[in-house]
Amino acid sequence: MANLTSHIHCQNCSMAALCLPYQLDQEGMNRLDTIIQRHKPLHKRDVLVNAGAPLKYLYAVRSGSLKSYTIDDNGVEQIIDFHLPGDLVGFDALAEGQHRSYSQALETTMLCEVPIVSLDELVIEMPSLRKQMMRLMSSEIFSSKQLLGTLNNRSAHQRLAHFLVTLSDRFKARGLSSTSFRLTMTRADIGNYLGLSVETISRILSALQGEGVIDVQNKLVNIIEPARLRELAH
Amino acid sequence: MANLTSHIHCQNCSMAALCLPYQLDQEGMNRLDTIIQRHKPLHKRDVLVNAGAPLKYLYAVRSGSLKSYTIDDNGVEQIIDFHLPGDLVGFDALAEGQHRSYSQALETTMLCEVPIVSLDELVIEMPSLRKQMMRLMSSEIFSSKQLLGTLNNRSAHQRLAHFLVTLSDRFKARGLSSTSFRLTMTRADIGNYLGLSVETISRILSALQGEGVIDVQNKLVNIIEPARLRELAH
DNA sequence: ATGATTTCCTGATTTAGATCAACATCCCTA
DNA sequence: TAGGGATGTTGATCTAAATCAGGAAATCAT
Repeated sequence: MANLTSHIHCQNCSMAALCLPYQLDQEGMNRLDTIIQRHKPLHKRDVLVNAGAPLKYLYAVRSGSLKSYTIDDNGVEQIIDFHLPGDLVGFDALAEGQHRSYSQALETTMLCEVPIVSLDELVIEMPSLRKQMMRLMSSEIFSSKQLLGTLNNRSAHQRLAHFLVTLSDRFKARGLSSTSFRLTMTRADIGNYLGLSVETISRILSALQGEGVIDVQNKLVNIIEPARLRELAH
Repeated sequence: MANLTSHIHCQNCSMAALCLPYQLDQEGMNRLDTIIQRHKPLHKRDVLVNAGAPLKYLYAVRSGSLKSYTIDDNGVEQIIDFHLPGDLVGFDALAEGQHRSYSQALETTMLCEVPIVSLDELVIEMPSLRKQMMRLMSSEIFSSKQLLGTLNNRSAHQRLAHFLVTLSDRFKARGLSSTSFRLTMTRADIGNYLGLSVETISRILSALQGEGVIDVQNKLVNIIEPARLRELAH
């Protein structure tokens, strides 16, 4: 374990395939490396960005997880996204140059920070980086619209099943287990995100366990019948 | 009325401020003009793009309106967006290079078509065009996530009020009346989009009319008390 | 124009999920 | 390691919106 460099290298990052470096050649990675900085680790509940703050960096999650949320006129938190390793935080801020949501760590979380000004310059010279940025944004547009439809017209059972399936798929894409993972967010967070009450989340998790589809021990989820769960999500 | 040119000019387009040309100088507009083509007008119910079709053009709505929707495994249509003049159709396709939703005209609709390959080239040389693309995509990301939250935790009344307020704001941004407009989509479309039944949409429109907040004559909506409606949307 | 079909409205009934309530368990902090 | 707030579970009740049902109006095709 000689790799104790103080700087991050996209080359060694297991999330590179999902993140900005995707399809970059060696030289491209090096150039990206020169602008990327390491952010000090966040602890659970630490806030990474505040809504309204000027956009200075785009953040890439190296490990851990965050939730993004807005706070409405009545002071009510509204979760709009959960971020896993490889995800980028801050796309919604590009339009106005300032963040439009809060992002808070759900557990100890490591991040790369990409200065927007440097990224802007790099994007001019590197078509594949530009492509990847577009790709990531485009995916985010589709998935959030898709989700809207999915949630809107589905029952509580289907919503939660869909949520678990989506998490499972995302973990899989990150080389992690698709059948066994930890819910780093609370039941209340899940309910808030899915538009359901905490009680409903609890009840449905219990019900799914009763049916033998999943096994839940507190935060730990084991998907016993992935196909069945996927079916329930419709 | 001498302007019978067969080609479109961004300079004269009333939607330019919302669309790709935003913040482009004269020369920029000219260059954009050289690649933009006019699409033949769509009639009501004409389908502009099919899900799965390769992405060749980004479309800008000149006049009229469209709905975008996916069709799930059970053949059920799920509306994910309504497009008004100035809006761009096709951002969700950039990631995979193929459209991920269907887009269908809700009325007679005029479009500009922007070849992706040419746009790709132009974007390299024109930082302000690139910025605007990013800006538009970023806005779309935020607004769809925001909408998700908004709809998820709100009552049917709030959802529909929010829908009307959003439409009103969008018409206003386009230089059209914010208080008097036509719903080009059916009640079923609205219900599908908001996750409510047709009957509920009908009932709430009647109720809002009863309370004197709006006046509805078939497709025509008159917002009598905009402040009150905004309040109802929370 | 005229019938046919789609769209829209209103009432009656049912139900999924919210809310209220009470308790159990977890996990911080001192 | 004990105590206390946060988090999670389960049950009972209530309610908003879905569903079912029947017409009325608008729109389309001939």
